[in-house]
Amino acid sequence: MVRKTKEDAELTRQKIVDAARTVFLARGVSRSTLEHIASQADVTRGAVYWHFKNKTEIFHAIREQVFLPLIDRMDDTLAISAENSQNPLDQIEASMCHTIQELNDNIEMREIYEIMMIKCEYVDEFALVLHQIMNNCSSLVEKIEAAYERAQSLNLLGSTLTPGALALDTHLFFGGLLHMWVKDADGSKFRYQAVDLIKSHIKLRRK
Amino acid sequence: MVRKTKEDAELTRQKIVDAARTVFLARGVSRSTLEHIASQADVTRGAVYWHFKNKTEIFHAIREQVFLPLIDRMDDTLAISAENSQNPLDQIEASMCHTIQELNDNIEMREIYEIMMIKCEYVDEFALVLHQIMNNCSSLVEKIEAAYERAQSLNLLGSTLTPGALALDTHLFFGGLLHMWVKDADGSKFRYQAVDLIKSHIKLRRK
DNA sequence: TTATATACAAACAGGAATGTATGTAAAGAG
DNA sequence: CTCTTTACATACATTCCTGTTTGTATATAA
Repeated sequence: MVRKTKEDAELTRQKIVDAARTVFLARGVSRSTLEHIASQADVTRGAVYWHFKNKTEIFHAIREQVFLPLIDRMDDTLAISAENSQNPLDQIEASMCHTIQELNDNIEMREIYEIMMIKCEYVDEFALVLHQIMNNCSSLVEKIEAAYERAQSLNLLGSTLTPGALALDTHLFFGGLLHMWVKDADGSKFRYQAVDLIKSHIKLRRK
Repeated sequence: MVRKTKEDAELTRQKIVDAARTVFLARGVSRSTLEHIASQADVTRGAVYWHFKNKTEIFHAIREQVFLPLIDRMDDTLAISAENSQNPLDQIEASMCHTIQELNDNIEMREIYEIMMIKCEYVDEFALVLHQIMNNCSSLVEKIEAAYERAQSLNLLGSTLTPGALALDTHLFFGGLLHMWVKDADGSKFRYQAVDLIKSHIKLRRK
C-alpha cells in the first residue's frame, strides 16, 4: 500500500476516531471490536493499532475531542458573568440553555454524550473517567454557587435558601435533564422542551 | 453429582442471581462471563444454563427482583396521599427520602442501581430496558404532578409555576440526585446529604 | 541519491467465551 | 420397586477477538 504524508496520516487517525464514535454508539463500547471500527473507517486493524494502543485509547481520544471543550465553555459562560453586570440568574439560565443548544446543533457532541451516558460501562480503566467527570462537576457547582451569591447580593433571589443549596439543586436538575435529554430518543418528553424546563427552573428562584 | 430437591434448585437459582449481581458490579455486565458468575456461585456453567437461557436473562432476573418493587413503593407513597389529608408537599418529600433511605439500607438495591446506571450498556437487547424505565418515569411524573395540584388547591405553593412544571423539575432533580448518589462512591459529595438536598428542593416550593 | 523511518496491510498464534451435547445420580411419580 | 424426569457437571466444537509479527511501498531526511 501507499505510504501517506503526515497530513494523510492525521486524516486517517481522525477517520478512525469518527468511525469509533459511530460504532460505539451503535453497538456499545464493549461489543465494539477493533475490526468493526477499522472497517467502518475503511482501513485495516493494522492502521488502528498504528495510531492507538487499544480500544481504551480510542475511547479517550473521542472523549477529549468534544467532551472537555464543552465543560470549558460552560465554565466560560459562568465565569464571564463574574466581571459582567448582567443578571447572574440570566447567566446561569443562559449557560444551561447554551449547552442544550450545543447538543441540539452538534451531532458529534450528542453522540458522544450518549456513548458516555448509556453505551459505556464504568469499570476498570473506565472507572477513573467517572471520577474526572465528578471533579468537573464540583468546579461547575462552585461557579453556579458564586453566581447565586451574586444574585443574592443583588437581591434577585426569591427564596431563603442558601446559594450553596440552590447551586446543588440546579446542578442535580441539570444533570437529570442531560440524562433525560439523551435517553429521550424520540424527543417527545424532554428534548423539545428542555429550554422551557430550564427557564422554569430558574424562574422558581427569581424574586 | 447429587440431584437436588425443588427447594435446593430454587436456592441454587438464587445463588446464581446473587453471584451475577456481585460479578456485574465488579466487572460490568459485558465483561462478566457465565464462568465468572458460575464460579462465584460455586456451581458450574451447566447449572447456570439450566436455570437461565443466557446472560441477558440473568440480567432481567436481577432487575425484576429489586428494581420493580422500588418503583411500586414510590408509586404507593404518592398514591396514598391522594386519599390522605396529609400535606402533599410533605408526601413528595417523604417519597423521595424514602427511596434514598432504601438505597442506604438495602445493599442489594444499591448494587443493582449501580449496575443499571454505570455498569451496563443500553444497546440491542438492553435498549428496551431503557424504554421501560422511561415509561415508569412518566407515570411517576404524573403522580408528582397530581400531588402538586393538590398542594396548589390547598394554597401551599409559593410560586406561580404550574404543577406540571414543578413536577418535571422535581423529577429531573431526583433523577440527577439518584445518579450522583450512585456515582459519588465515597459519599462525601452527595450521598450523606441527599436528604437535605431533597428538603431544600421542596422548601423552595413551599409558601 | 541512498538510507531510514513511517504508515499502514496482511498473516499468524492464542486465548477466551459461548452454546450444545452428553453423562449421571438422585428425586419423585406410578 | 421401576421408570422417568430433574438438576446439574463435564466435555466438546466453534466462533471471535486480541495482540504481535512480518511485509512493503513510499515520504523524507541527509
